[in-house]
Amino acid sequence: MKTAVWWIRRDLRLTDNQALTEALRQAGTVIPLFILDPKLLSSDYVGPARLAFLFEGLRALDSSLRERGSRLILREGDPPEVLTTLFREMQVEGIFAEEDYSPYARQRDERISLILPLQLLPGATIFPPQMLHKANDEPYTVFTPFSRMWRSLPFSGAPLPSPRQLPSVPELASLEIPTQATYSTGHTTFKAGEAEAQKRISRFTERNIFEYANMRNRMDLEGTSQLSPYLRLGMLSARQAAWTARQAMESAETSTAREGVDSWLNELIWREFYASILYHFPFVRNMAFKADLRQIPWHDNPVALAAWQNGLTGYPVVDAAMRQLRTTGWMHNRARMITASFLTKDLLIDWREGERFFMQQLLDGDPASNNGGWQWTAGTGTDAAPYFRVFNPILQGQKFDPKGNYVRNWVPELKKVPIKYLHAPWEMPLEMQKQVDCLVGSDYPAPIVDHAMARKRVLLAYRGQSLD
DNA sequence: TGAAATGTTGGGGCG
DNA sequence: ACGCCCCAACATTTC
Repeated sequence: MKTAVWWIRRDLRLTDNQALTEALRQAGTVIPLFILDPKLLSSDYVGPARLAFLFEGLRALDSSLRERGSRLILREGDPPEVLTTLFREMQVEGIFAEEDYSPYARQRDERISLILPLQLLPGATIFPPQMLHKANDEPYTVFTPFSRMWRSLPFSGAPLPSPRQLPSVPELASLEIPTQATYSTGHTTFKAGEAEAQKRISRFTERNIFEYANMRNRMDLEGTSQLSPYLRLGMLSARQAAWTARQAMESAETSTAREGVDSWLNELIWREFYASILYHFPFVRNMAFKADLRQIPWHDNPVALAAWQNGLTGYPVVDAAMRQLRTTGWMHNRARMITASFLTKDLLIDWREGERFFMQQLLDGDPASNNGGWQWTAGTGTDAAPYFRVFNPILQGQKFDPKGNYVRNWVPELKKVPIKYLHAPWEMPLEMQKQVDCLVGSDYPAPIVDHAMARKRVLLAYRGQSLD
């Protein structure tokens, strides 16, 4: 094959890229192409933060390509049309791309396969979702057996190295990579690109991975890898992540260390589990997986929804988390569960509202994982938390932000509130509220809902009853 | 990857 | 010394 296209979608990396490798193996000239798809860019499930992260990632990728003698071609339009045009412009014989398992991508790729030679390669997950099924050929719907099967499969091996040289790209029109007002505010900055991803995974596996089992739930510490944005756009391959975990496992000396590595690997498996769920049950995008939980009487409450989105619910942990999300494009996993529980169970607002908002805000917003997480918390999902599992935002704060550093960092109004009252500031005596410059109701909101009442209300609602 | 309600146990205070 | 009560601490059940 003389000329091929490496169609980049969510694999913005040169390291361990099976699509790129295959293109290089089969063709002498490889054109790295990214298509700005207006349908995706203007989707209700995309926001400026992730777009900025994508554009920054494309810039990083372009400069890596240029260092190796290649360059990125950027075009805009409906992918089949863009590709057809390119095929008219020059003699292209094949398209190589990493398979994307989301419903929109599958439909798009099927259409293209009918008219153009598109070859899809694995990489978005370690094991393609078609590969993992029960003995009776049905897909798994429970995590534990899925993970057992996943772990029993032979691992495909070490990540592929990044190519040192790439063939030059012929004269072709290309758009400028858009610039976009970014999400960054100087707090946590997620620098886009695979170099940063590599840096982060090395740093994480030096130490924190071995303490991950204990640290991962602490919102006030940097105990997690914070690699999700990089996995989302493929600036890091899932295979390299799992491979690194495996290497770390070999060097782990204590059982605590091994547990740490293992629980991190488990999170990667959750990611693959939800990819598989969305692949086999695409209807979960629109409705509850569990048929008996499709009739919950959700409240239409724009005021409460806005308070939740803006971090003004009066529950410090919830507000800290939502502000972290809006400021950095990322939220701690424990905080995701707490805020999701609060929206669905305390406010009785449809999980789909939260799902959409998270997709708009998160750098790592992924249709499969995000949907899986929301349905898990709402109790409507495949292997979900039972409906009666309602998080108490005060207790969660006390357990997972015991010193209050997380709350104080994101909710400065509460800076001077002593830890005893930090997670329930409305219980402060008025004298103290004055002393610490935090009048509940003016400096910081009073709780928009009473948790004890809300808990009773949601239990009844899920059982098809009503409080009144 | 919950939390509240309810049940059980056992030490200590007290008459 | 003994029984009774209280209640913290822990365990179990329930949602």
